[in-house]
Amino acid sequence: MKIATWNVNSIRARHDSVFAWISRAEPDVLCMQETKVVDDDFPTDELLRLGYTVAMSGQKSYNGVAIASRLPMTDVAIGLHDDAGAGESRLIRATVGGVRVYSAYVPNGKSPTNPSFKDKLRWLGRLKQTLQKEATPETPLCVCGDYNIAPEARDVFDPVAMAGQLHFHPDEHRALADLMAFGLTDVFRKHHQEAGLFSWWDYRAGAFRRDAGLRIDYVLATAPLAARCTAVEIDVAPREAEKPSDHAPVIATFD
DNA sequence: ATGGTTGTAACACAA
Repeated sequence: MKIATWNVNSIRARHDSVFAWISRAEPDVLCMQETKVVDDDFPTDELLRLGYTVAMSGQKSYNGVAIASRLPMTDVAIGLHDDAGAGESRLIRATVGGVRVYSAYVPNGKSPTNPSFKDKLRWLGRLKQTLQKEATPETPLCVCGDYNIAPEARDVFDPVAMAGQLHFHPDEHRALADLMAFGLTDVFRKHHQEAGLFSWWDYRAGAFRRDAGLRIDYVLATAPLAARCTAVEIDVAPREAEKPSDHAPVIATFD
């Protein structure tokens, strides 16, 4: 089973790229973030025609997450456990082929000194609580998404310049480690050890051309699922295309 | 270079 995650940065602006990529990459499951449309504007029918079922949680203009799956999805749930249906659209999950799949869009945080930075840290703690309420470390489960955090020095283009900056701040690393202490591992690092493998490049200042990127999109899996992971790849091709998302898709393959 | 670019939206904000 191939499970992919991609921050598409507007499903409307990225419509053609996303459908071209799905047809080429043929993921069994695609978790999307930053769809930026209300549910009525999501291309549900078009995905159905390609053989995917769809679950989405959208909102106007910002955020928005979705899961498209070639296998039936059951037990779709939306939002953090304490959202009460009122939060931003940043989390959706469903069970697919016996695997609990999360599509998560972690708050950006704006800057370490901005109040929303602490919201980002708290959001990760609430995500852990949501996991604890519906799963155990023995549940075959993966949390796919845009974490807006580069975990380690090898995940950033310039660890010295990035030290203490947004996406690479000690507080973010602590919050991520605490989430992973639920019993999650970054399956990308089971298969790749080298530095300089990125999933996001800022639109500004020619970051992609300079390969000034970060690895902030990943798949965290519980042990029973991680043991079945045979490959993880970042597909840079869509980032090289015309009118790209600033993120590249990440594809994890499981036996 | 406390800049730069993109998407949504509306004359700014989020990323």
